[in-house]
Amino acid sequence: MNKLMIGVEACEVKAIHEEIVSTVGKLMVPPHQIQSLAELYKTLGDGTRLSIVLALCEAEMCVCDLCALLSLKQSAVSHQLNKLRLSRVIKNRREGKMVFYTLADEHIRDILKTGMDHVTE
Amino acid sequence: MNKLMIGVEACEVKAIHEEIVSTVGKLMVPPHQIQSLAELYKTLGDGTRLSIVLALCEAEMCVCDLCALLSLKQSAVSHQLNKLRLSRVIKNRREGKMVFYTLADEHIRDILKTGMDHVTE
DNA sequence: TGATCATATGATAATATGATCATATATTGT
DNA sequence: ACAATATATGATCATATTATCATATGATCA
Repeated sequence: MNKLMIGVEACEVKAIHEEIVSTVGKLMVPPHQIQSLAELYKTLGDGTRLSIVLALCEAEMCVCDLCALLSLKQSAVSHQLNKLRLSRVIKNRREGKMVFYTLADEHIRDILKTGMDHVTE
Repeated sequence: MNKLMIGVEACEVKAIHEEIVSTVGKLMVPPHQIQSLAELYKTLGDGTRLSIVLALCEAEMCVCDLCALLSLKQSAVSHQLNKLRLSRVIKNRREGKMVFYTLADEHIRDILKTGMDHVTE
């Protein structure tokens, strides 16, 4: 899926603008990068996860802080934290019984800001 | 879902850091904005749709150009174009039998660039 | 008007996802 | 070692999503 097969007749309809298709094909981002980016967006594309990440933009928090802040069950929060961590959006640090979460890096903040600017335009 | 109910005891675990929870609660983006942003990310969080959008970053294209470029069936492309259009990521313009698609606005390009920078870091 | 091309859309089936429940793991203090 | 607390995780169910097929719509031209 998402492979670029320029010149291959893959569509039942003939491409009308072969030059554009060819040019764009050469300019296109490689498929594995597209997939990585899609996975980042998919991770952020859920209200619960995005709320967590936006909260962590403001401060480092432990799991139960997030539960209280977002009115979510501990299990739900942990599951989503795990997904966010696997996608390298957040990272964690254990301190005694508690585990504290923060943004993985400052890039995440830029990404969210750009998106938020668009939404609140 | 995703409502911020600060101070409400919604989690079976007691929040340890009440001050942080309270402060972050006040700083948090309002829920409807979180939801809008999550929907934008969800829309971009699919390989097929993201490929389409990245292609349209390079040039205006008609449906069958996209079919050829991405090796996808016309129906699949049309369905995803429709979702992208409903999310205001792209817009279209009819010219005779063909329908040409472009990015809805320049903001989209910024959003993609920020995300791509992170992925290709 | 009928034929053809380009695109859109409804229905369906396979897969993915998220919340919840129950339970497991890890840490601390007694 | 045991109890208590904080967090993680496996299983399950309900819902959402995607690609595909079949068909419909819209536009052009003979």
